[in-house]
Amino acid sequence: MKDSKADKTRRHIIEKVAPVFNKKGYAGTKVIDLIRATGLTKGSIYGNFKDKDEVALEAFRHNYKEVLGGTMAEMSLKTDYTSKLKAIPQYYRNNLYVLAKLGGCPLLNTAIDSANVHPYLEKESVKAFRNYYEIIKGTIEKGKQTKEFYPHINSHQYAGIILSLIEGGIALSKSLKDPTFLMESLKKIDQIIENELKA
Amino acid sequence: MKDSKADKTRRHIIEKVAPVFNKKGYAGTKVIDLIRATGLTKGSIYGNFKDKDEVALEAFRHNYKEVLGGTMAEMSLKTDYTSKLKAIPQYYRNNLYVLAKLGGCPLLNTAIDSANVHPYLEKESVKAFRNYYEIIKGTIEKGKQTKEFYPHINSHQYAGIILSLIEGGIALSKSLKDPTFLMESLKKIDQIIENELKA
DNA sequence: GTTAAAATATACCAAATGGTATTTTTTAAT
DNA sequence: ATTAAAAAATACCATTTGGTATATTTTAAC
Repeated sequence: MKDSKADKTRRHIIEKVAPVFNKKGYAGTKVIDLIRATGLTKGSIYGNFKDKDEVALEAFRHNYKEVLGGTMAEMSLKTDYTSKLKAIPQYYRNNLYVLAKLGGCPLLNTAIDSANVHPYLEKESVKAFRNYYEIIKGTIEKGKQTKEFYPHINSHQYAGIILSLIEGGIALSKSLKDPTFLMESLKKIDQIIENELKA
Repeated sequence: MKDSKADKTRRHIIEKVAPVFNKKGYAGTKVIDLIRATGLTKGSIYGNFKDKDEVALEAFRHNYKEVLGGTMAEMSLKTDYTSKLKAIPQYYRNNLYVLAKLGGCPLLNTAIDSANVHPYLEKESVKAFRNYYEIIKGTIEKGKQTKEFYPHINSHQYAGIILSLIEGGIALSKSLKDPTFLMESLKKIDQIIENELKA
């Protein structure tokens, strides 16, 4: 693994800048914000990245990896599909500070912030959203195959409801500055898994 | 009711510009977008509004009124609180085109787009969000008083879950271009009202 | 129909923004 | 320690942006 000075700087820039893009959005984040967040100069940033777009794109991928990676890590510790599915709300409960640090869910924030403003970033956020949805849906499907979940369960429907509760809960908690909204949404997800999916 | 030329123009500007702000966000909407959307000139727009901020603020209020007004109208047609509560998902089912035209829910979009970018607009969106939450919570509370709903029901919790499902569902449907996500979220809300709230 | 006020359009401007060219400093191979 | 390459800082620049001053047109009161 090569790790030149430039590699370190790129990483430093992305790490410092990722929460800024998540909070202010693509259009709302100015080059001066990147300078302030990194402590570097314009020349250094533009020496390591082609343009603002490239920084924004990599910042989004960084944020997305943090959330998806964390969730997947939690899921992979479990063997049965009920536990894997419950690991999703559990990840959010254990990582409220990650969301706070980032300024909300990067999936939702980027989907909304980049829409009609930055086509490529928008596409990337849709891809990420779809990916997350497929993981949840796939987990439900596998649980049906192992007879853990009822065979009649509509995995598309339930994956959507779980994702809606997560994203809606995060947004509501952030906006109204009350973490209980997210907590209650997560509790509801557990309840749905336990009472509606489990055979 | 006075209705001078200027009043008409102000209304024309707000109507044309409201969906643009909702789609592109505050930072992403440039004065040139306002000119294009209205067909007017910069001078005319600035003759009727102090600055971009004032336009954005009124545009948000306009969008918010459309959604809240529509929901309240649907609710006021009902007498019992079960029906009033069910009128909320019903409003969204009947008005998918409104959301499509606006480019997503103005509550959620503005909460996310204005956060850390435009403090006053952000405050306004929080106020609106809280207002909407209070209406749902209040309706559940009243239903408890009339014994329609179980007395032990936590109205804060259920109002949050309902709002999360709506906002999450809208966001998911918009991003993944699949209206069934919202539809399933709305169906779930009906189910929750019927199976968990009704005494 | 005339005219003063109101509304709108045109022409202009300073600041902010994203980006580049150039100079300086740092790194690391010899 | 020297030095060439790499990285970073500085200085610069064109465009975009939000906004204003002024000119023109439209409105509506008489």
